[in-house]
Parts: sequence; structure tokens; C-alpha cells
Amino acid sequence: MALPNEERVMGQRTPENVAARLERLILDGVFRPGQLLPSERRLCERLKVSRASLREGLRILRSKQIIETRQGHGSTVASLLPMHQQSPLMHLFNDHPRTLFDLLEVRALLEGESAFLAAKRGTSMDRVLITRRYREMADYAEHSESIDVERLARLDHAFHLAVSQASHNPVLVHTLQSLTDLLLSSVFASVKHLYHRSGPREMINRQHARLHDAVVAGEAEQARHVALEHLTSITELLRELEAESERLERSAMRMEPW
Amino acid sequence: MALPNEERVMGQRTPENVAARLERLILDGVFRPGQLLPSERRLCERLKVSRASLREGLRILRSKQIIETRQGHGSTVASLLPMHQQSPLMHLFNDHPRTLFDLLEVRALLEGESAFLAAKRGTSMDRVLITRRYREMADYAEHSESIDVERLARLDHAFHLAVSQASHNPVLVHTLQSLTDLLLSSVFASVKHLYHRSGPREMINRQHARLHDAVVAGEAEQARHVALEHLTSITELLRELEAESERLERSAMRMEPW
DNA sequence: GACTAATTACTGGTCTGACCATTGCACCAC
DNA sequence: GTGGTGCAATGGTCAGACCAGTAATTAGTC
Repeated sequence: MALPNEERVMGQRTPENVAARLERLILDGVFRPGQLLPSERRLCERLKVSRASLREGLRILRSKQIIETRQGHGSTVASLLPMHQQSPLMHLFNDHPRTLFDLLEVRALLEGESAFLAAKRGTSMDRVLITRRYREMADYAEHSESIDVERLARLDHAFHLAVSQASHNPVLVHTLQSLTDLLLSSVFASVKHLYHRSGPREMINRQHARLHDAVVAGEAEQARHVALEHLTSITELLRELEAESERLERSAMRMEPW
Repeated sequence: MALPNEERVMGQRTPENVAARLERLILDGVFRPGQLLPSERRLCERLKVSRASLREGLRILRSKQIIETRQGHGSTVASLLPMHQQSPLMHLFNDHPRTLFDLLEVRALLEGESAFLAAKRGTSMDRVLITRRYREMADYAEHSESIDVERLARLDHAFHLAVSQASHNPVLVHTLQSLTDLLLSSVFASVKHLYHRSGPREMINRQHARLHDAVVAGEAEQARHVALEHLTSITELLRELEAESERLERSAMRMEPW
């Protein structure tokens, strides 16, 4: 039961642990992309595991495409780290921030259609659920003094999800979902900013109210119109935010040129 | 260099090969989902490899989530085979064939918007490319006596891709692309049927011509309208095809009840 | 007889040390 | 310089041993 101290801090001698420790070393920059790792024999000594366990650990990293191995040569850290492998579209965001607005454009289209279909096809149960989600969100936004932005974002998301689900088109729900995930993972900080300011927040609240009313009333064209307006507003707000941060960056650059 | 004959047919004694052979056995139904595999020792004998290599092979299957392993118990074939893991949406198609029309609904929306934007934003270079793709497709459809359906489908796809790319919205292009891939992977056989019949083929040709003309002329609203009409036609044709095959199935059932 | 505890015969997990196969480099003859 | 040759390093595979969980059987108890 009692292990030598050094081994305890090193963790268990299991392949999973080996892979995790090596991944940590790579993420910390000890081993850099393109670089040749130490030989298996050396890594065994350094990580205090047998070669069999080490090799299974390397196998894990290889299957995650974190390293590449050539017999007689060694293992090299792959140049594309998994951070960039989250989604095919992720590349775009890293290369061209402008893609954000392309995404919003597509999302507006889908969000508008889902509101339209929800108003048209939504059952009474759908409407009850939509209203409940709306009330949860609106109550929290109005009554809470100190707002937890993350929670508000979740409630917001739940409301829109309920609307899209009332469209009774799972493909639409899924596509919208994946685009929203992509959006939030890339600009969650910016979205948080929107909630923090009372001006935008109130505008968003009003639009949500109108969207809810139109969908529940079954006014399909109106629902689509409101949804499009909603997304247009958000796009506008994000544009302003971007321009603002650009101004800040530029002034910071003047202060500290490189 | 000279291996015993038996080993040569078994293949190399490498973990990758072990994984491939086991996967083959699972796909062939020798080992069924939920079933417990033979113990590592037995598999070693049967596959004529050392336990170290076998374990690395099992590690590969585990990382692909084809098997699950518990110490002291054994390795079981996962109940969800990788065939169903191609895409989150794939589940839907397997469970509810009706999803096909949901997909076509979303695709019509995106295709319409992409035609609209292409007509609006397309550069002269875009138009040249769209025309070229259109001509390649139309020439092949008209002049070829015996039509290679797969080739025609590729040309068709290339034409629509050129249109969507002229929208200058990479997110739209990507989303449309993934939906199209999903569609073709699930109902490629049905799509082939459409091309085989001269009636539907000529209708599709006419719609392509009108779509091309509207986009190149920059008539955005008209382009959207034609694209929507195009997708509506295809949906209708697929519906008819489905009803037809259902009739066939039902009559077959009467012949051979079970 | 019914329940609990110990036994035991499995299972996967790890370790060791050896040998094989490929690579790349230093060396050497031409 | 050029082209072979050998050697030392690498990853790949192997065999056998022991550790560590699991589960069914058995022995013991009430």
C-alpha cells in the first residue's frame, strides 16, 4: 500500500497515466510539435514504467494522432495538436475571425425557419414547454439583481432549443445545435459581454418576448420575422463589440510597440 | 524470409493486423455485440501472436470504442458498433427513415439561401466557374447515350457546390456539404434511380438551366425560388419512389409471409 | 436449509529481459 | 566525391513470470 514518495506523485503506472503525463508534457511545451521524443528505453526510466506499459501509452497517443512513430527512427510530436482538431470548421475560425458573421448569417436563416415551423407545427404540449422555458429565462433576467451570466446563457439556449424542437424537424434541431455550440465555443466571452450590459440585455429580452408570443400564437410569418430581427440585432451588437476591442488593441499597440 | 504457410495467410503479427482481424471477426458476426471475447491468453494462441502484441491490438479496438475491457472479467464487444457512429445524425436515419424528408427540408432552405447569395454576391469569376460546371453537367447529360449515373451525380454535385461557393459564406458551404454527404450516404441508391428515368432527369435538367441562368444574371430572388422549386421536385420524386417501393414490399410480404 | 466467509481458478494488468527488423550515420575502399 | 559496409541506435515482437481484480465454488456457521 505504501509507495515511495516519488512514485506517488508520479501517479499510477498505467498506460492511461503514461499517455496523460506525456500529453501534459507536450501541452506544457517540454516536447514541441515536430520534435523527436526520447527513445522508448529512456522514457521508461524517466516515467518509471516497463516498456510494455509505455508502449501501450504511446499507442494511446498515436490513436489520438498526437504522436507519429517510425521504426528505427523514433516518435515525433505531430505538428497538428488536437486543440485544432475539434471540428472541421474550427480551422476557419482560427484563420479568419470574420467567419463568425458568416456563421451568424446561416444561423439566422435556420433560426428563422425553426421559429416559422414551430409556430406552424407546434403542438399544445410544445407551446406549454416553450412558455415554461421562456418564463424561467424571463423571471431570472428580471428578478435577479446579481446575474450569473453563464446561467442566463443556459436558460437562453434552453428557450431557443425548445422553439427549434417544436419545429419537429430533428435535422434542423441538430444542425442548429451544432452551429450554436460552435458559436459559443469560439465567442462565449463576447456573448457574456452582451449579457453584462443592461441596454443590449433589455433589447434581447423584448425580442424573446415577441418571439415567444408569435410562436405560441401560431403566427408563423411573424415568428420568422422576429427571429431574424433577433439574430440581426445580436450580429450588430457583436460587430460593435469587435470594433470596440479593435480600437482598444490599436491603442495598446501604440503604447507597447513590437 | 520464408514463413510457414499458415502464418502467411494469417498476415503479419503486428498489433494493427491483430486489431483488423478481430474487427473482421466482429463484423462477420463471429463475435456479436455484448458478447464476451475469449481471454487474452486464448486469443494469443488462436491469432499466433504474443500477449504484448495482442494487448496493443486490443488497445486499438478499445480506442475505437469497439470493445470494452474490465480487469478480472474480460473484453466485451461494444453494443454500438462503429457503423452507427459515423455521424450523430446517422442514428436518426437508422431509427426513423422519415428523417430523410426533414433533411431535404433543411437542405432546401440552405440551398435556396446559397442560390440567393450567389446571385447577389457572386463575382464574375464565380459566374464563369458556375457556367463551366453547368456546361460540363449539361453536355454530359445531353450528349451521352449510355449515362454513367455516378459520374452524372458527381457533375451535379460539383455544379451545386460551385453555386454555394459563390455565396462567399464558408459556413454555409460547409453545412450544406455535410448535409449533402449525409443524404448521399443514406439514399444514394434512390438518387441513382432518379437519374435512370428520363422523365425526372429532364425535369431536373430544366431546373438546373433555370437556376444557372438566374444566378449568373444576378436575379437573387428568382434564384432562390428556382432552387426551392428544384428541391421540392426532388422531394416529391423521392416520395413517389418511397411509396412505390412500399407497394412492392407489401406485395412481396403477401407472397412470402413470416 | 439459508446465509456468510474463505478458497480457488479464472480474468486482465504489469514487469523483465531477450531477440528481431529497420534506420541512419560513420567509416572506409575505390 | 562516391558508393558500399558495419555498427549502434531505434522501434517491434516475444516468452514467461508475477500482481490484481472477479466470480463461482466451497466450507463454515447459524
